[in-house]
Amino acid sequence: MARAPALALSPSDSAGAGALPRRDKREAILGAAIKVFARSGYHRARVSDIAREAGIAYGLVYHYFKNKEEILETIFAERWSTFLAAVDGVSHRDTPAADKLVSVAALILNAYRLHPEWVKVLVLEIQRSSRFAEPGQIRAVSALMQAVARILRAGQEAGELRPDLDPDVACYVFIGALELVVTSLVLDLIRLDGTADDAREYYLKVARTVVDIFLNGLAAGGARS
Amino acid sequence: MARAPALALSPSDSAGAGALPRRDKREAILGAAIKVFARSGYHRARVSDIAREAGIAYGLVYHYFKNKEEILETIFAERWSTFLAAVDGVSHRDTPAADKLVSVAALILNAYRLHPEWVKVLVLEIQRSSRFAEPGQIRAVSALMQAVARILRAGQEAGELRPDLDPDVACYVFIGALELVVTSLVLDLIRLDGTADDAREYYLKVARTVVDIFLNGLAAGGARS
Amino acid sequence: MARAPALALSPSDSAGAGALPRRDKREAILGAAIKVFARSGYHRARVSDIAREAGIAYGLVYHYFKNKEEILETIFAERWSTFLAAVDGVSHRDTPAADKLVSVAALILNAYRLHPEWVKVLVLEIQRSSRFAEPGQIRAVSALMQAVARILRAGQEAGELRPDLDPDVACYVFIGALELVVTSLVLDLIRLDGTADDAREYYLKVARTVVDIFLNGLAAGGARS
Amino acid sequence: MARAPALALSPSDSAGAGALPRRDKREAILGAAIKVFARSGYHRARVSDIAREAGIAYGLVYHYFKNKEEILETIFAERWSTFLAAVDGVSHRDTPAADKLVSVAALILNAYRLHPEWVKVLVLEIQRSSRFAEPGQIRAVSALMQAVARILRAGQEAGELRPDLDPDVACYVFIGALELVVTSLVLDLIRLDGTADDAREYYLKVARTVVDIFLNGLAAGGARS
DNA sequence: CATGAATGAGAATTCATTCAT
DNA sequence: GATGAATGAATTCTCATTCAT
Repeated sequence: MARAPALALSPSDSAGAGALPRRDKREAILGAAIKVFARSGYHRARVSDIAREAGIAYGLVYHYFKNKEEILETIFAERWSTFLAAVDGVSHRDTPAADKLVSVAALILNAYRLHPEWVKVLVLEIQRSSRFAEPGQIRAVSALMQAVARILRAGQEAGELRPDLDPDVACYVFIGALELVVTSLVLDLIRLDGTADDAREYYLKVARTVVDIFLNGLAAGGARS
Repeated sequence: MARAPALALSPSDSAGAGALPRRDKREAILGAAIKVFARSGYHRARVSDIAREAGIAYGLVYHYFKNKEEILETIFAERWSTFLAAVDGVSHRDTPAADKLVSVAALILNAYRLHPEWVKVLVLEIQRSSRFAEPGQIRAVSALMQAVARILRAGQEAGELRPDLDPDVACYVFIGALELVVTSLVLDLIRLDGTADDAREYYLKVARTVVDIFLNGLAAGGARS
Repeated sequence: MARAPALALSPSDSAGAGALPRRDKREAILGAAIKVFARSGYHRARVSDIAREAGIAYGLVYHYFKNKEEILETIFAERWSTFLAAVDGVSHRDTPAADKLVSVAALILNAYRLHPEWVKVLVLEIQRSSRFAEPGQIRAVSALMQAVARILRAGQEAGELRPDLDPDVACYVFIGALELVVTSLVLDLIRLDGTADDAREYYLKVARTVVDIFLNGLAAGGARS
Repeated sequence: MARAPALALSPSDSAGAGALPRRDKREAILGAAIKVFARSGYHRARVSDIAREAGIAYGLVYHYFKNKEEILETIFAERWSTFLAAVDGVSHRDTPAADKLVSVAALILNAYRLHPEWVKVLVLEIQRSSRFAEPGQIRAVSALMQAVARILRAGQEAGELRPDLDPDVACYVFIGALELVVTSLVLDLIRLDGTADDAREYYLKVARTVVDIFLNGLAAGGARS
């Protein structure tokens, strides 16, 4: 269900030792940037910090990226599209809407579990980058919404979901709920009791809770799943 | 259905013409800062921008505020506490949980309708600022969560809400859903059909939709409110 | 004849001691820039050099000028227009063409005698600044040419000068001759014998020589002035 | 009337296609450098621009030249000496001074007609570069002046030219006049009437005009050649 | 209180030059 | 000879903050 591998940053997630084989140097910079952005925030992060983190020279960053902002944009473009592809894949499955929603929730939560720094940058920095207001970014975020909306619509058509609620609004409710949960995790606001000693189990549980609320509501008499 | 008055920024929301009566100049700075922060983001905003927007001299800002950051903190502290008081008031009412939740949702959405710039700063800058990780900020945000959690707990105790879901998680779902909806409004991602020509009506409808999903869920057979 | 005062840079030609009264600070920067540009050339000159030479803080330069290039442009615009006005004045006099040409030559040579650094910057830096190719600059240089051409045309109409030569070409010959002489002085290529112990006398003699050649030619049987 | 051949840049004036036969790669770099220097100016020109223009790899430039400056110096040294040899040849002819001067003027103007980029670099970059102040450069430029002065002196001795004017000053007048005409052509300030549809004719006419003024002067009653 | 000139640390960016392959 | 990745010193420009008036 959790398709996390699709998000794996593969090797060179951070500065590797020894000479890196060409193209990996670029990845090293991106990985280092994610780390530094996650640690200090985009604006406070210095290009020199990124270079040091990547174990390369100052100016080399500018061989691979036009400027600091392009690094952020690249992180967004490359990682987000990977993530989006995973969500999209889920949305096209032929399973009950409930299952698909749990998958999406797990995808989001697992992304955080496995790559918390990436999610932190995505959540805290990219969204409010000046570029976020740009068509490209908006479209990228919209794509996620539409994937979820597609799931909801299919569920409505299958008679699994209430037909009276606009999927284009409801998807925001679903993603918004997950997002704040993730943000809270990012910011350490939620630190649930350690009953779930296995992290994977724990995040899955959270995913199910969110979906449960989303599907069945909080009103008494609910919980009909 | 407590509303905007609680959030009223009083006069001098922006640069006023003519001499301002003492203390109002401080408000002018805050109002200008909100505008500028909303427009450019905290880091990109220059103190001189704020001064120009407020129609005052460069250095005067430093008579009223220690530094740029204190302006943001003040915005947060003063406006947020006002807002929080309103939510707190709702949470202590003696009405059904559903009503209280609608009120909170309306409070949030109306805050956006009436003071979009303030909400934008709150959503995009303050909440995600690095300072969010500071005890004070965390406590402040937690206070909102706790107010909502209190509503949920009361609803559970009154038998109105399912008792099997942790209010401390569910509150994130509720606020998160609202937050992304507001963010989408901020970023113009949602632009609902103009059937509701009255903005107040429109936002109330959105508030009800969110609460509806939150209470009754999306699963078919729901909508029992 | 020599109208040099029109080119006087007035006080604050260089860094003055003590606090400068507002507007003079700007002049101090321009004066310092001329010195530094003359000494090191535009590209080699650092903004910090200019600031130090002007006796002010680094960043203050950017209060008065957008960037380094604007300093050069300002030097050109302000000083050149002053110079141009002087030449223009000469061109409108009601005297024989020969006298006017001597005046112009003296104007150019005296500008160098009195403000060698300014002339050096004009000659060595501005002319090949990227902006030189811009309409404004071209027009500015053209204005000088036209002023000289006007003198020549008037001389032709008065029967003082040969009518068969295009003034619009001849003016380049006249100015070009003077320019290389000045350049040679700038670069110390010409270091005439010290027979003329008075510099003013000396430059006047050079001016007369150039005009003599220009009017009477080098061919034997000439020198009919 | 010695002309362009003396200045011919031989083959490989620019980037050639395919592999260049050894030594020609050096020429390719020089040719490319001339183009780039003419386009952007020495300081703004990047070594990478030159390499790209020459169609070779970045670092290869450093196999052929110690550094960027050496490229400029080489351009100057090689091309200028070629040019100087041509002028020198003219100066040693046994013809009337007037003819020799026309030849020199034609040499200069034709150099521009056939190799405008080279002349542009010479006029705008080298001659006014700080290196111009170096002994080597000064001697090189002086050599041109001396060649012209030699022509003038010979003319005086032959009774063709006025004996009362110092050849060492007059030569600056002659070259200066030509230089500004060329500069004006470089900068498109002069765009003579298209009556002379043949460029060669046109430039020859300009050369004759300059020499005419130089020899016979502008004063009425002149034009006795 | 007001003003805005002055300061200077800080960060981004450029690009000539080197060097391993 | 080629290549172009790697280096890092040098410089410009920004802008929060201070301070004299």
